[in-house]
Amino acid sequence: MSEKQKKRLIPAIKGTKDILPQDIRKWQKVEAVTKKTFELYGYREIRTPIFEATELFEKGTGQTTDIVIKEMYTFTDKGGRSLTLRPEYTPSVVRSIIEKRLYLQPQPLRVYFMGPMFRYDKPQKGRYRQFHQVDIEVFGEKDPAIDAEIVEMADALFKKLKVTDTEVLVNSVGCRRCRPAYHKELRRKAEQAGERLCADCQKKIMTNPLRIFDCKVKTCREASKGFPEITDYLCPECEEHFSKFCSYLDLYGIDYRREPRLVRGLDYYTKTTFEIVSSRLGAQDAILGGGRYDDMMKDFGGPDICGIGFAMGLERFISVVPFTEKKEKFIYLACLGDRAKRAGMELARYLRRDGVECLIEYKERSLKSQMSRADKLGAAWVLIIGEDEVKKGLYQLKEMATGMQRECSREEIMKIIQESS
RNA sequence: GUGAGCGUAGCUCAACUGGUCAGAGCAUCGGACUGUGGAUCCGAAGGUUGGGGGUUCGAGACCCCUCGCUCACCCCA
Repeated sequence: MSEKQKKRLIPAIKGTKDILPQDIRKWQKVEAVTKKTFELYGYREIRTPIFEATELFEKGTGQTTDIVIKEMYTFTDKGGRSLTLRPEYTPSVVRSIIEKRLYLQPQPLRVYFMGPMFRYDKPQKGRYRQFHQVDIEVFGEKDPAIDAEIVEMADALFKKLKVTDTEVLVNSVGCRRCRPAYHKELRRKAEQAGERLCADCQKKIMTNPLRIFDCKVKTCREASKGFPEITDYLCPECEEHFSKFCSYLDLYGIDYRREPRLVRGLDYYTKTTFEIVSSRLGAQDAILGGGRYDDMMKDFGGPDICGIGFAMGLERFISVVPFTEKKEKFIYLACLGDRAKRAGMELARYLRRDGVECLIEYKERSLKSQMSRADKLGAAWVLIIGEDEVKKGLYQLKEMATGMQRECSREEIMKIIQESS
């Protein structure tokens, strides 16, 4: 290896982000409030492995989805198994519930999760290759009241964190009984549109015609205006489910907009789908998205238990949460000379044992330099420890904000600091 | 995967059409002030101008390739 190669630093992987100490408080706060909120609704945390058998996502997320077709981090391990870093969470949870027989517990079963997801996408604003999601899932509750409850819970979370400029979009994508007729009609109309649809949409006619509505090409938008909407084709059961869902949202006083063209790009959704979008993000404006997936459990070879859930993009959410950091109060021990340093080390141990945050200066520095450092670091107090102080067992405690200074024993220091916080 | 814009010190930016152009401010560290912070002044450190090739007497600037960043498309959280 040449000198040049040795020196070249190894950069972070494209599409990944370091969350630095200066940003971590915000993350921790959002995570804490989110967990607390979910727990209020009876959710409990579940953690599953970061990778799974590739097949799990192929089957769960769906063979026709972009996630499976082109965005998965798939690799072969030394045992020849095809593994994939999870691109989304729902299939993992469903797998775990079936495998561990969690469905034998009283239903509905409510679980939540937080952690990194991986998608090989081209990074842009609000989209990364490793990103974080908060995810909730409910199993075994057919009542549309639960659909409304989870939207209300998301709404409550947004309000708690003072997130504004958002909009709730809702739709129903029907079920296996009513969707085929709709798809057939939609395909027929799409085929009639012919050349007015772009090449991509031509393909979607066969694979997943619902997604033609997502297309942003102008001619496609024009053409799709005349296409039938799913909500006109719902079977009585789906129709009732959707109207009850909406009436419950009304009950909660949640503003929402029916968006018949809202299509989740995942194959497994049935009946209810929804999104919360923010006008303060860029093109990737969906903070949260989810829906019902009544067939997944059964399709995975488990019992016929319905499911519903949503995923929230933490990076996107955090970017619209207002936040002012509250500074922690701590004491900086300025030591002058070796004996003082030793005394300071003992004092720091004494203070920390009772929960006082301390920083101690180990390097020989002038008092001036140490004061300056304490100020820059944001210390609330500086404790000056020199030869005289060590002899007397009394130290100079200076409050940085006021500049007031007094002589204190270590017990007095402890008392002053604990009383101030 | 496609397209556009951009890559000069940790950060924000200079350097006319290629010719002392490798600089400034902030931040860092030190000193003036060797037991007292925030101000001021002085100083130090920090860059093979993202990387590689080419054109040229000469390239940070021009050309090609590559990597990265940003934004948009696609898609999604």
